[in-house]
Amino acid sequence: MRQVTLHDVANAIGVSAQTVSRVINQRPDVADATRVRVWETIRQLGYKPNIMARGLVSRRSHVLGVITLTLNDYFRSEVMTGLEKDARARGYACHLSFAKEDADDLPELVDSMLARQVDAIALLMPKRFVYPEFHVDVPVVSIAHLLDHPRAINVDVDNIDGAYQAIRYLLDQGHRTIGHITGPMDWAPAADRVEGARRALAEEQVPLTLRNYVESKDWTLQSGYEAACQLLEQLPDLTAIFCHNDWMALGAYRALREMGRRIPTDVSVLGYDDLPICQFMEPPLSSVRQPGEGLGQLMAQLVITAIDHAEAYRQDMLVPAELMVRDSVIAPSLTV
Amino acid sequence: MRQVTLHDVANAIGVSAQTVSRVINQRPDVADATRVRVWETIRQLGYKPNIMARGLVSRRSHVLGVITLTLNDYFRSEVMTGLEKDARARGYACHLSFAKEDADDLPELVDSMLARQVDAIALLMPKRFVYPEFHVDVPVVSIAHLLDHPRAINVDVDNIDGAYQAIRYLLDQGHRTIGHITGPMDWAPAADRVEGARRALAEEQVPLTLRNYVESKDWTLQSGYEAACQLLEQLPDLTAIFCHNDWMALGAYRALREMGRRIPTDVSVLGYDDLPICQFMEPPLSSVRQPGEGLGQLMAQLVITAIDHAEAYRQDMLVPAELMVRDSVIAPSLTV
DNA sequence: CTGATTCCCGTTAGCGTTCACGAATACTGG
DNA sequence: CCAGTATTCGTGAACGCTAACGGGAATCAG
Repeated sequence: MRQVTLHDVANAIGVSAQTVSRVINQRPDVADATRVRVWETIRQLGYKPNIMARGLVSRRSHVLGVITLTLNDYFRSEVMTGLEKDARARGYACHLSFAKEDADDLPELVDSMLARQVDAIALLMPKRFVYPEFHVDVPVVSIAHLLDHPRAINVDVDNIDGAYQAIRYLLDQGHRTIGHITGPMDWAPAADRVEGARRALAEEQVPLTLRNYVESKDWTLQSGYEAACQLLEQLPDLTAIFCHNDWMALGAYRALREMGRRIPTDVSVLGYDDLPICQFMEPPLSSVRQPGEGLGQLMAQLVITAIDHAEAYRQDMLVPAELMVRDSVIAPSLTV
Repeated sequence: MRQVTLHDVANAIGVSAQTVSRVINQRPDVADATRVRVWETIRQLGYKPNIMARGLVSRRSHVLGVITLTLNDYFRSEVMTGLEKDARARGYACHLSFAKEDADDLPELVDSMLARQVDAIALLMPKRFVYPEFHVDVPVVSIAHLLDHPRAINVDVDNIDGAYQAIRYLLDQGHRTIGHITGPMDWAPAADRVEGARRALAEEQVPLTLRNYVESKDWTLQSGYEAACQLLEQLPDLTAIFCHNDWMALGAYRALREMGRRIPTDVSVLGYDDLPICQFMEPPLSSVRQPGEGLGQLMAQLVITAIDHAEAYRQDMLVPAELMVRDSVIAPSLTV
């Protein structure tokens, strides 16, 4: 059961392989009559071009290497979806590899991808990991920053703007005493979100002290709960809490309930990530949505374009976040 | 910046390309002295074998095609992780493609993978989707059943056994009036879990009526909540609820709390999937764990083995689920 | 010392495709 | 009717690698 080759098609209608190749690649210099006959037999014989052979000569594998730490999180999984769909639409397939948790196998992953002749690489790694100096001559797209690589493209969701929108919304509702539950500050998104919040608050000259912040030790529900408890202690008169992700907001919900504070009547809560669970929370959680699929599509688009427009297609891009308003935020009651 | 080839290495030390090839492929018929010199220069020149060229002649791409609907669910994302890691350990890379929601582009996805010369295909699709008759001569591994393909391998977590374990546990704790919140019954896992539960109950001759069951319309928290409300109405004296997934268990928690029933004092709850959130629930939810990574590894192992042991390596396998005991189940109080 | 065996290694060809070149035919214009 | 231009197609060669074969040197047996 050998696979059908170009020559098989060619022989079947007494024409050269080159002609068949031309037909497939939509070259103009083929007579219409021939073109039709070729397509006909291609269909009949069920011919499929051998991508490896094609890649060997064209030096293009039409494969995109994707490296991630995990897909077990909503955002990255959405990014991956957008990335793959857009890449496929452009004729590219995705090689997926998972890095180890400490990401120290990243260099060998990249190496193995290069040996497989990937045309480009997409990195879905948290910024915390120090990237090796890639000695690669393929374009690389990465979420959240990358070093000095001349063909690196950096994209991200605009965390500063996302947090700015969130706080701006709270301010517009009339909140002035706002508690912040931040992610671990060695994560870039956490730092950016703090900065975005600061800018919004500065606009209204709202004073800002350390008492307004609690840094969680990880991004989990539990650490959100603990942070919220601490926050309620150090800033008891707060009217709103901004959480750096939805899991921690869930933890804050729990803490507030335990303290007998009603949401949103007594305290408004705002989350980040817009997980599916938001709409099932009580009350449904308002949250900042990160357009994961859109970001993935952008990554694919940029990096695939960079393949052919070789040198120095360097480009950094931010996509905006979007505030999803539900029922967890209202104007603060005057009695507080 | 042409890539370093076999010939470059060969020329560098005045030996033939074939010899270098032999060294790389660990053939025995090379003098030790030569072998050392070759490795030396390979390292110096940074030579990496070109997988496409190699694949062209060996007719092996060492690529595994993976098709899924989404990775945005805990189980599948775990499976994918195990699959990829095991595949990579065996020298295989993974091509990932997402099918459309109705999966009607599955045939073209498969076609495009075959054109890319994948050596095998792994399907992570829900059983509900009718698979096309694959006319492929590569082995296919699929979660939950596949047609008559002679080289198909079917694997799954043993849902019958998982549910059996769950109910057996409830029975052992003394529960006799158990409510079931099932997934939509056109999903195979839901049907299997019902069957597993039936078997356990039959062992104790516990009578079983339609009143014990509520079928949710989807697998979400909300539908779990609604199902729980209905269940409490039609089976008010229940002492335990078995939910076909953890999200629905979360919904059940909410319903129970609203009804003023304490967990687990008044009603015990048992979930399925063992999501990370289980341990953060109040009380932490006991749940049936599906070994996703293990299943993924098994898939990779089976299907890659099938590549070389060509025809009729047909094999169907179930991996056992595991009950994770936390605090949401206790013996029923005697007063009920 | 001769023939057989073993150990190394090079040569040739081919995997399925595309590129660069050029040749044959048909179509122009004068 | 002929040179000149399109149009259409075929012929090597090459991409980087491995399979198959064969040949020379070294080793061994008799």
